[in-house]
Amino acid sequence: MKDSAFTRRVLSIVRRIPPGRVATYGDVAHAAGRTRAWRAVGNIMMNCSTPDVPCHRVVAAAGGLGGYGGNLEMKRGLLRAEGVLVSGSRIRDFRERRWPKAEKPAKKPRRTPPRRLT
DNA sequence: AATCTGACTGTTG
DNA sequence: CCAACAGCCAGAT
Repeated sequence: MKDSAFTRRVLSIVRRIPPGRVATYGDVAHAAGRTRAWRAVGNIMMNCSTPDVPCHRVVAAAGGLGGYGGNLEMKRGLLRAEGVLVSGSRIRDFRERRWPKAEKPAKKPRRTPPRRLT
């Protein structure tokens, strides 16, 4: 299976993630050139046909591990072995471990319309 | 070419 | 803190 430009880019970025550090799908997508392609990033990771790519270092920005083809425990173990504190299905120091760095808060218009309640 | 899915994200309640 | 809804992109079928 050939990888498209985007896929290739994502894989390259994930491979550049230093050990002991984790990157979110959003960060990877952003680095790949597409700020809103985190969905596609996860999709590519799902392939995981590249042993050179530490997919286990890619986690969800929500603080969860995300997924690993069904072997979440393996991913958890790998992250833990790298020094990442994982509590259950949540990373404790995920925020400090984030790579490349923290983001800056920015105001943005709310997407979902205020659905009135009663 | 069209449709669906997916390891997601962010906000609202 | 947890649950639900809406939105987004790319790949796969």
